Amino acid sequence: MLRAERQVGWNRVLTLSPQQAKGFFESNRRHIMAKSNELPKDDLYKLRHSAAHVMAEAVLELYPEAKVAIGPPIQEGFYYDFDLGRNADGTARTFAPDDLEWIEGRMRQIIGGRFPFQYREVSADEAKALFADQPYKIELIEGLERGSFDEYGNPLEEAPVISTYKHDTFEDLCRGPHVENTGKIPPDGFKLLSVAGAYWRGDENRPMLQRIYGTAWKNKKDLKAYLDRLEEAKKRDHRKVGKELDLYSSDSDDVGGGLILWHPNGALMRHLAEEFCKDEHLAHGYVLAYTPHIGRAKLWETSGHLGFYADNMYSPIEIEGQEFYLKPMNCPFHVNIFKSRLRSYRDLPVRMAEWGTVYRFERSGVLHGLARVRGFTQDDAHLFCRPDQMPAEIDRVLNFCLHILRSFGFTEFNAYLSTKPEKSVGPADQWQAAEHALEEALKRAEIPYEIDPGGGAFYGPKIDLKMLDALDREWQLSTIQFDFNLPERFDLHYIGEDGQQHRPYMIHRALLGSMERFFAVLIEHYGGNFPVWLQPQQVAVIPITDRNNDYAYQVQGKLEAAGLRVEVYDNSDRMQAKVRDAQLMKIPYMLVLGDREEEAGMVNLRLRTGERRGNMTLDDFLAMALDVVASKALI
RNA sequence: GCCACCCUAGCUCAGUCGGUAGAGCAGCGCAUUCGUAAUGCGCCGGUCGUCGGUUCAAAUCCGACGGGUGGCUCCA
Repeated sequence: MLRAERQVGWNRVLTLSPQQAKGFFESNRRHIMAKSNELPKDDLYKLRHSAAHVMAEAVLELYPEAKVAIGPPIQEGFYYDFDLGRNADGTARTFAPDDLEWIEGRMRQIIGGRFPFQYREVSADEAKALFADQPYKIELIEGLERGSFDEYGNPLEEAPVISTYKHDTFEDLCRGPHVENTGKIPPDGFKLLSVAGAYWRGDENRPMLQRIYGTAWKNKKDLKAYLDRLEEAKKRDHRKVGKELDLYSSDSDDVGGGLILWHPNGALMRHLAEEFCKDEHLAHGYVLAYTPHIGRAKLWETSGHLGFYADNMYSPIEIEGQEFYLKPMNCPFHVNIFKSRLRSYRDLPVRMAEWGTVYRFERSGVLHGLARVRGFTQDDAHLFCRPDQMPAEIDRVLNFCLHILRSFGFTEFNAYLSTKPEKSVGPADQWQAAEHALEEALKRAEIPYEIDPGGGAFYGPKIDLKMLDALDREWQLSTIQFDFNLPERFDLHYIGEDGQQHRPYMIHRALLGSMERFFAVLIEHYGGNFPVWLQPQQVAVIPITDRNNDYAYQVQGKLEAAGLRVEVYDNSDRMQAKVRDAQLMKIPYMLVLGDREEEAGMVNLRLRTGERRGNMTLDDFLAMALDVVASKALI
């Protein structure tokens, strides 16, 4: 279903509609789920689906003229969409703030009625008569009738049976399954969470419906566990932690939405991360490039961006009568460098990397902290290689990617292999070779992956790696994308052994994706308790009284000389308060220094985990800390 | 962008029925020198997002605008 939607999308890509070309190198775009993760039709599924029906009944009592749309179970609950009709002034009616409470109460009454869910099959005509005053249902039935869609409007292989489920006064077009009766829904195991606008069939050109989200579990305990988990996730939210640890800010009023200010703490972390990555790139056969933030319109015409990516680009800047555009991607510049001289087959592969800052238009409603922004820096690189080098190059880049991710502690992610869409550019045999190389590389790296058939970009197949944030939302970080398009458009070539011109393969890749999004995921992954090597401040030296300050400075000097980042808490606060300050800033190591330590020439180590390691010599501490830093360990 | 909700001091928040602004933290000052998550006292700090309207009177009611949060994708 998703697949089919995407194919429709990609068909439009090939007509070069800008709207539909958004998948193009979308390392900063939150990706549509490519997983075919059909929810198992287990007890929870039935429970949630049934709760949705019960909710619809309650809503129809509150708003008898409401039209019902669809109400499926989802991963942790359910929702139902309603069209509540119009207000007197013609505006769309929406739920009132206390409606949810009333609906929830009414649902409990319905549950208490233990009404059986009754299944029946009907003909299309019967169904239409039954739902005569429900236009959305009629649309669904017509889809079913045509045999190509199910009750949610998704394409189907075969014409399905049209069925309904009825409980109490509410009968819904539905395939089921459901619990036997409403009494099976635990009255204290569900909760209505929020209302939201949602377009009918997800299409913004169609009416906006009112959606109520709810969550439902087998019992009160599971519900509470879920709600607690939501609370915990909020504490890890990178926007909250980013503020608490003074890592970054954005100021939509004065600076602009989706534009990030990296504060010194965050900037230091980013510097450390980039420094490490750049060194690794240089050690792994990459060359670096720096390219400008703007380029002439001509460049973006040649690259095709003005043709199919214009919707994500900002308005042109006019300079002496010529139009320049802020770059949404780095590739045309790198291609230009590749073209700047004649390349021999001996020069390949060329691996050109740049921490390139790009700007893309994102609709205001989708901006999200660091994870979805309008200006961001990709750890971008373009690989130019000979066809015979391609499989090894893919292997190499995938392994390098895993190495980088693991260096930051990421070992779990969802991998996707997206293959040739119906329409595409580039020769079929090259596609096949590229897909084969990508898949073999995944297999050799022993990464579990899912194939998204036809999910590739029109210009080439790709591997995407996606991480989860605190709320288990997927964010794409790494991407490795073939490009059969740009070498053609820019007429790239190298001189082969035979003295003839040959077209190189080109691969886009970003490993962390963008520094901004990577930090969003990094912050949530660690909840702010970063590995010591990345920690802006690694050691808090806490003298117990002013008498111990000089000793504290000595300790600081020695640790700093060894390369650790150390601060002495030499204010007049009590030691407890200093510990608390360091604790709140999630400083990994606290060295408490009182008269006892000073006399013995020791340090007393407390970890941010709360663990107290007691007295040790400064040398022992230093050796331990340096080892943790070098190994990129957590603490 | 669209729907809902929200916007009060640097931060987190309170503010009843419309009667003219509060707390904690942070900051600053003074005192305190303390053994593993908050020492005490004092001071400073607000055009209640902006603009307009209703009213004798607006943080509070209404409207527009700006900004934020969640949702609009999790469907099988």
